[in-house]
Amino acid sequence: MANIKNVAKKVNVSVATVSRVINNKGYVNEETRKLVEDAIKELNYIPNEFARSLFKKVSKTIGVIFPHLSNSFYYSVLEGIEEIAFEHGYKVMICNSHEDAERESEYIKQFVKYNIDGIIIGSNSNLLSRYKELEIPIVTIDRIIDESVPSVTSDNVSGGYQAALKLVSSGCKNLVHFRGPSILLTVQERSKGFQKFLNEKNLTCDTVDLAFINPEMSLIQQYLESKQNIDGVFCDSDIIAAKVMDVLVRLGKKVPDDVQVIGYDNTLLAELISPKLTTISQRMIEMGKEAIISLNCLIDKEELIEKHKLIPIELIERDTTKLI
Amino acid sequence: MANIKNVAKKVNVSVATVSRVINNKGYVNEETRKLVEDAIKELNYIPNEFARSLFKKVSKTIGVIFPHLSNSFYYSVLEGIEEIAFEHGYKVMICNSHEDAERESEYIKQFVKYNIDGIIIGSNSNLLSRYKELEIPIVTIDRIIDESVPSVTSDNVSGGYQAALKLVSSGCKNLVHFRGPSILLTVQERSKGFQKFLNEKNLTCDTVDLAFINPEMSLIQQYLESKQNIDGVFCDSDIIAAKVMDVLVRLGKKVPDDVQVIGYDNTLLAELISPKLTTISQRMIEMGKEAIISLNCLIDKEELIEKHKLIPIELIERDTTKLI
DNA sequence: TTGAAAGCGCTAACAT
DNA sequence: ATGTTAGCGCTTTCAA
Repeated sequence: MANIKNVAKKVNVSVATVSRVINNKGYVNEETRKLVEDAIKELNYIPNEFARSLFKKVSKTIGVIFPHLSNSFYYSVLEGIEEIAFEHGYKVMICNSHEDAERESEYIKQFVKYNIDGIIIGSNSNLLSRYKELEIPIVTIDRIIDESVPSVTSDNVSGGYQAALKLVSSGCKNLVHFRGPSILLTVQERSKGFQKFLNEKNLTCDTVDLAFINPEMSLIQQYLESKQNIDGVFCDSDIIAAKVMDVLVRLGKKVPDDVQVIGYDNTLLAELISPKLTTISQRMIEMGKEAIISLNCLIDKEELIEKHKLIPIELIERDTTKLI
Repeated sequence: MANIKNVAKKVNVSVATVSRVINNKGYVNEETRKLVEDAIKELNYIPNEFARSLFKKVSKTIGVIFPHLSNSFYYSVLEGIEEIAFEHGYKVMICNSHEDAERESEYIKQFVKYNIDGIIIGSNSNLLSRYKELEIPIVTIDRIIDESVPSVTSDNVSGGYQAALKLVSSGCKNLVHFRGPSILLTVQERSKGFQKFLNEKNLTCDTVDLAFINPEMSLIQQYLESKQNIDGVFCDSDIIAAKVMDVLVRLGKKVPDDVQVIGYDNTLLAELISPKLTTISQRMIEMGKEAIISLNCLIDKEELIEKHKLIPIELIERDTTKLI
């Protein structure tokens, strides 16, 4: 591997001159520049970023910590992050905390070792409160940990509200909310939005707690069997919705005639099950992009116009709800 | 940020001693060690990995380049990679080439700037042939570019073969293979395996080329309408299979009674559509793990026991095929 | 316009 | 058992 010295020697200039050329900084004679550039090409010289970073204390690398990787929310957000990161010349280190606080702080430690320029974290751990003391710029995804820590969140309250609005407007009288783990703030917010609309209309609903990805079929079945009058179901994931529809078929219910169903996430699944699923779409890629845009501002010490970005959701109407 | 000098000064020892303590290398008095360790804690000292890497020329970081991120194959492989990488103390840099060769080589360039210890690449680009000249250890996923470059691939030939075996054994007479883009080696191999079994039985089948993720519904429909006698369908993705089943329902065909269907990938989707999809499972997480295990050997200059790892597939029988 | 040299934080050979 | 020091590859100040 050629280094800056090799290049300098080849052209008979000092390393300082070569440095000026590769950084496009300071005076350097046009002819010398040409010579140096040729030598760089010939030797296939690529500056060592470690030496550079050692001096400059920036790494042009950002760290991303997510509690899961194989989850459409996170990998879509990651896709958005990577996209903009690339445009700004940042590298992305990806870490999977597996919801493990221990592991999370291990990653953070690695990050400071590597002079990471900034961190994007989607986490439900209780460590989060400690992060605001970190001197590294940080943006949280899908959660606000403190007024002072910039965030990008999806408008979950609106998601719940829109779902209720749609179901009730389409004629549903007896609603149930099959939601995600109620410890999650996002889930609480969806509930809040859902209830908010119902309150406005003096309606009530049942709530059943499930997992997003592996919801217990038996819990769904038990509930729906015991409540045969249910005619509107709001699910906190498309997966839950798919399972609900499965159960409904077995109970001899027609969707959307007897029961209307709304999912969450607008995953591929929503378009592939039949009838096609009405669902709430979170703009995940956009969330990723907004997160890295915020982070970039923080790194450049610019003022954030919007410290807490709330990304709107969108109701995607398909065939599991009735047209109004 | 405290550095090694600060620690040394605090305990009145030399930086060498501190270095010995943090690296657990060379002689150091138990008492001095205690003192140093205390100072490290007190100053919250974390060694700068850049300075270290500058010297040692290893970064404890590996680079991963995939053509897509939001694709169950790649993010599952990524999950496997990250898992083992963490265990071995490696950081993972993730890059999305978007199938763009230009971008791919830009990433490679970044990697050498950062003294990346090794690269895992899943790519269909024509650049691949150049990588074997790279001095950085490299492992390819899902593709063999050269006898000399270690790889981890899924047994696609067997995948095709097993699918044909299952369909024919279950009584199918008129088969069609809705496959992925035929430029892909993986797709060609599945075809090869599928045909191989058919040849053995003196059977033939039609082949229709589609996209994995966004297969054109109309092509599927056209084909199935024109060939009403089809009774066995092998699809190169679960998504294709889901769309096929959609079309079949509209054509009034019963699955699996009239037509049997086999998908590929064993995604979440397979269990959520009804009837539940029989599919070929690629062990993607395992592929990721095997890739990083190979890479780790290369980095440590150990001999690879198996240069080209072929990960077996598995037929997951569900309800879109008949029991034999 | 260019070069010499200090120094970023760390490791390791060598000396003590 | 510990310290001194050169050097990893680069940037940047200062001097020429």
